[in-house]
Amino acid sequence: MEEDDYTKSKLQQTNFSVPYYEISYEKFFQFGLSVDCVVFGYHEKKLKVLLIKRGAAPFKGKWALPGDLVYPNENIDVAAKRILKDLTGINNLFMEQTLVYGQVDRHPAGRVITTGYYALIDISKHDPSASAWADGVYWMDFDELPDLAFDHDKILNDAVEILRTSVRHKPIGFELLPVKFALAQLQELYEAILDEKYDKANFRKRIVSQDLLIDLKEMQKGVPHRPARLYSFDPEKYELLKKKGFSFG
Amino acid sequence: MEEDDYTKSKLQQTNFSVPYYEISYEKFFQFGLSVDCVVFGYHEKKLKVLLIKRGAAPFKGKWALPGDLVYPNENIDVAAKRILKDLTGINNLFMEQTLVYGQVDRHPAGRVITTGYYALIDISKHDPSASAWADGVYWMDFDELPDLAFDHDKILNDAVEILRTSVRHKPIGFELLPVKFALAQLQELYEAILDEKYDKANFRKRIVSQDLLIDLKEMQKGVPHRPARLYSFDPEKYELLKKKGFSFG
DNA sequence: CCAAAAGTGTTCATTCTACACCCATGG
DNA sequence: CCATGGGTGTAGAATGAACACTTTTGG
Repeated sequence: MEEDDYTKSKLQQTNFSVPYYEISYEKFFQFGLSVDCVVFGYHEKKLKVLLIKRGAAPFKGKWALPGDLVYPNENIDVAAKRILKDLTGINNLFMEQTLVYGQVDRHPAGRVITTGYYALIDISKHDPSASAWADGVYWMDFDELPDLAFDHDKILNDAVEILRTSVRHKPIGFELLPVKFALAQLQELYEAILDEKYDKANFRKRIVSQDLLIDLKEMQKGVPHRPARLYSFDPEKYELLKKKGFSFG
Repeated sequence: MEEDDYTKSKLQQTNFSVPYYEISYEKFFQFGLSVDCVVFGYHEKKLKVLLIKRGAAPFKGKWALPGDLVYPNENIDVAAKRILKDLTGINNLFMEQTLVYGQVDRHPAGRVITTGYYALIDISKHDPSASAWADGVYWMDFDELPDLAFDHDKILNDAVEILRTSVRHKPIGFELLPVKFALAQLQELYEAILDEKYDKANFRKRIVSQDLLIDLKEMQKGVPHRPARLYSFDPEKYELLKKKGFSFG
């Protein structure tokens, strides 16, 4: 409805008699909008999250999710990409919206509602060492997370849940793994995200039956054991399964 | 980050030198926030959606989703419940957030970002005839929907997708069916929502194996065929499966 | 030859699917 | 006794879990 008769009558009840557009601006256009990003990374068999250490009040010195206010003439998803770009230098990250958080008292500076996003990064693709990242930004192990500022604990928890549901029902990994990877690596990724253990043989059968991977006919080199066959994702099949979905686990 | 060093430096780049909190209010607190609800109903084997006919500009005369602006001191979910209450008279509807829509130009009156919700109603529980509902509110068949105002087409489509995923992975129906119902009714509901056909015997086995229903030892009356056994949901099991999830279809 | 991880095959149990069949009621 | 929808049983296929086994590399 937004501003039809119904809203109008509401407004009249509250004794405004000036034209509708002005009313809206005075009374309703007082919200701040921000974006908070839960950036998942994967490195050395561990699921990681990108956190920042706050350098200013409120919550100075506390850990928090990277985020920023959205500019009045900026689309939300553009703001999300901007934040990630500034933070990591990477331009086209996979990102998806999670939920909106709009409790009246969630932000001490006023009525700021925030949109959660989650993103996935293959850390090894982009220099995992601190120097390449913005100041005060750190990768934290997912199972050793500190308390976070604001309602960021909740935002993070919701994002993990959504990531896990997502992993079970559509292909993911493209964004977290190197272009060429071994099946064991894919298995380790699933195990890290879902916090489960799978049988090697059965895992392989499940994945292969999705017909999602391309056998690159290449082998690992220099490993002190039988080298693994390398695969990459079939982009067409990947997109198809993203739409149609599948079931894993 | 929201307003730490990072944001601060951004602000300084744009030549603000007043204290941070003031800057925020002047420059950033200009957003309007609204809620738009996709209310699904189920009646006579058909999935329905509640739509309103807009009585004022913009988009006067066009169909739209019910929605309203959020008050500056009102929580978003409270606003959503308020809208549904005013519209339907029902107080505690099942509602869940879908996504946020924040394109700069999505609303002609200014920068209004909107939060999508979907809700489920058993129409027969609440007088499906027009009179009981607010003026200009109508149930429309899901497969005969008109074009909608704003970006409401997209909001509605996203909501259906989310509803469908939801139905496949947790129990739903409690909210759409009468307290006592026959298995065939539950099957028809699933078929309406997912737009599929299921084998009667197999559908029953799937549902019964979830151990979700209570056999009321009651029968339909006055039907011109063998009367069906009536069931209701086991609330405990229902809540459990909502958390743990299951897989259907 | 050994350790370590890659990769495969088989068995058994469980679940899914299709379809045929019987049952209770009103007219 | 018939039409209508309720309700059940079963055979065969497909899938999944567990686990043992073979293969290939470096040291």
